[in-house]
Amino acid sequence: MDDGGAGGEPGTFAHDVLAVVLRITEAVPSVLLWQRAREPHLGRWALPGGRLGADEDVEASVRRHLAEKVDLAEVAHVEQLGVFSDPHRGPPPRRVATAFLGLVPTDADPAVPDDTAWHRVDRLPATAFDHGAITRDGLDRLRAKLSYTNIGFALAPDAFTVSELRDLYAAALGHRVSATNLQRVLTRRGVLVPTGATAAPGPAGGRPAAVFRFSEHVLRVTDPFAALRPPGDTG
Amino acid sequence: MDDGGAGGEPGTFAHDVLAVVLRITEAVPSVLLWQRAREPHLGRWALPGGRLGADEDVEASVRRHLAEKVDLAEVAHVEQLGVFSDPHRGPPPRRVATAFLGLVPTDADPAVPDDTAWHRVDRLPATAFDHGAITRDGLDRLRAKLSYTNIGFALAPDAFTVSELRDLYAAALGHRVSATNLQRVLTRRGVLVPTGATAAPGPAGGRPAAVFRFSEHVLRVTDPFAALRPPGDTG
DNA sequence: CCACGTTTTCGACCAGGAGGCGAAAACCAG
DNA sequence: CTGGTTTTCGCCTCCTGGTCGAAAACGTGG
Repeated sequence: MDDGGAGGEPGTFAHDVLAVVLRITEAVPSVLLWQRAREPHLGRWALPGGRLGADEDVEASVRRHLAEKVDLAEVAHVEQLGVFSDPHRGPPPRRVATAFLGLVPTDADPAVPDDTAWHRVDRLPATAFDHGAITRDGLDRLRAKLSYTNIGFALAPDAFTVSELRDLYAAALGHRVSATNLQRVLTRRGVLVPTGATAAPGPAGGRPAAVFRFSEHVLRVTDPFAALRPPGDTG
Repeated sequence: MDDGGAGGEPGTFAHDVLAVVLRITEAVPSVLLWQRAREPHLGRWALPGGRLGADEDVEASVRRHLAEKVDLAEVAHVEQLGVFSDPHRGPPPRRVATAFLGLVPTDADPAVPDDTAWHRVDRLPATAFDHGAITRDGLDRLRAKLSYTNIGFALAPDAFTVSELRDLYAAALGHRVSATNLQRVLTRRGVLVPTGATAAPGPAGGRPAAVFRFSEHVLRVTDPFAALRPPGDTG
């Protein structure tokens, strides 16, 4: 079996880390992209990332590279998506990439370099390599986790009303969400707690909304999944 | 930042693929391990795998390496677990590994090389590198997916009774499972279908059990997860 | 200051999913 | 035919989540 490949010893490959950084803007998810200034794929938009360093694991590496594009303090959550290793996912030399999902709250608007911008996921520009597909993977992961974890904390401000949170969830999921149900589900799971404060009504009046916050700001799988629990464990 | 590292160009690393191959034996999960005959970690037990090749993606690679240890036709399911990249996960030179989960049905008993054997996960021998932790990750993944996917097809024989399937699930999950509930849940989801046949009673007599099979032999997430469905989608 | 529109909140209702239990069914052995 | 054994099935209950509508709590305009 040919182990050669351009540049490098047999069985070794350039390893990149990439981040799908998502944020809800204008009632729709957006992803952080930067425009390539060199070949290959000059002018196309790519995910933030870079080479894995010698003394870091992939998560440390993606945080280091991300810090060059945004203030890391604004990124509320990071998790691994998976490995993308198709030999033809880009022009030679071959590259293997570990992709991550990153989330930024709506109230944060981190400064970004000139070559970098947020792009609505429903109107992606021409993307480099397989970064379009990786972005879709990241969005799918976010949508799945919204319903069985407390991952909303990474999209929402510290304090918010139920209506605001509903709009956030609706934007991320891509369909309408009932405020009644959202509040009940999240409260019953203990991920949503009232602060006691109330928000001022809008210009048209209306009852003042209660202000909530997430009880935890680290990811927690609230549902030990549905079926086949141990006996005596009544949900 | 030092990009050197032993042997290799800056930013390139040896990339391995590894497989946590699980199979239910004697009412407990076992993992396929082989005993290292060379340093480092001579004599310790390691997961099957090897170097990523130049013309294959990681999944093709893990299947190729796995074929050296077991008949691939016996492996009913393969999926990616994630990347393990701690710089100190093993002695230098540094290696990055993509781990997979593989499942073998109980009725298959593939021939394995002399250096290879099944080991109960509750009595693991001294493992090489971080392979013990990776094995635990694989088992966790299996347990989670048993409750919200049809992944049982990869552990069970083609045909089986509900009692046999209950024992299989109980072994994999590590706790008792109700046959009544198991049959109801899986049937309602449409993953379990009766063949019409019945199995002969055991030596002590008893009502003959109906024989079932899985309706599909590819992974399917049966539960579009619990909460926050689109309106009108009544579960 | 009172009627009206607006927004939020809360309770009630309903369906579906899942765990628990016991009776009935279907077999074997003596 | 009686007793032991195993499987199967129906019934009950709890919990979760979707839906709806009434009530609460505001502004505004007459």
